[in-house]
Amino acid sequence: MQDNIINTLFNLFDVSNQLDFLYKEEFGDILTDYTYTEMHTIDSIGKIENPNVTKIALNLNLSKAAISKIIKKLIKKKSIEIYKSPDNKKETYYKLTPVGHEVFEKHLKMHESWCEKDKTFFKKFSKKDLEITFEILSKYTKLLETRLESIKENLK
Amino acid sequence: MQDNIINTLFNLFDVSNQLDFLYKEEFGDILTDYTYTEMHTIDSIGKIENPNVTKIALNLNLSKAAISKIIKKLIKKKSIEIYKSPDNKKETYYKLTPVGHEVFEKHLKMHESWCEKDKTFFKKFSKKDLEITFEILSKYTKLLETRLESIKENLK
DNA sequence: CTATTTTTGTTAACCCGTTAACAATATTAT
DNA sequence: ATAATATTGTTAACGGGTTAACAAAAATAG
Repeated sequence: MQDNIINTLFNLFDVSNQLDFLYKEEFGDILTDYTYTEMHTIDSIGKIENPNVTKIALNLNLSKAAISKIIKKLIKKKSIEIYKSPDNKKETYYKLTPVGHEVFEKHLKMHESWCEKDKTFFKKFSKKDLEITFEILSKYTKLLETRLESIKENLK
Repeated sequence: MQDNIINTLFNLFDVSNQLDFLYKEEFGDILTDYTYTEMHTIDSIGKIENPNVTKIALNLNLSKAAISKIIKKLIKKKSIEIYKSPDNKKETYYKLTPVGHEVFEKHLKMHESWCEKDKTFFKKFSKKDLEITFEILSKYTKLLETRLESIKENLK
């Protein structure tokens, strides 16, 4: 039974990964103009408090160099704009323009619609069974997180 | 409860994805010489019957162009070599050299060791609870697979 | 307060993947 | 048998990410 679960999880990871990269196709209209990462950068800027390159990079698990370039493109597309703090001349923050906000909202709605579909699916199962699954999955996630941390630690 | 599961799954996907890219660090020795995809190409060549560029690309969800280039590198590194079928002048097949085989085996063992760790973890739960989790997860995977297929279908 | 160290964000050079165009061979239809 | 079509694998041009080196500003130490 352990094997079954492990195999299912592998499959699940694989499928979810493939879906992730096809996300774009479901978007239609808006998304034609934004790449996967541009979209997520907009998402981060909409969600983070006083977002700067460093925070966004951390949030998206990308390098600062990558974000730096994407930021430039998004400014050119007028979906975000710069603002500065009076008491810090080093850091640069970004906020969504009305255009950016529109994209942000549509992206959010898309995600919500996905979640709704998933929710409907999970409603088919009993509360008790869901709780059991939840417990196992969250503990497993913690195991992986620990493993990840220890690997990262070793890299230093 | 649906929300809890969905969130946990998101986390799980995220963590597993990060782990995937750090895999290399656990390898030490051998892996220093092989990139992530080179490794997986070796794995495919070891597992597929009469592997050619097309089959490998399909197996790894990569373009034929990508595989074509990786193949060249692996030949240069002497971990794989070409062989031809007498009744097909178009297709080119690849097989592992002794060096390649060694890499293949070590990679396999690494995966097995990961699986062992996971297995130990899952042994902590009751058979019944694992079965419940398995059922929910495999059905959810099927849902995502269906979604994936329909998106791919629309792309044509 | 000044010197040192750390943090921030940009750039250049590079790597690894993509799509598109293609030549060569195989397959299919007529 | 031949013509039309499909498949295989290579290449060029490009995109989107990486690391490394850097200047400018901020934080810290003495």
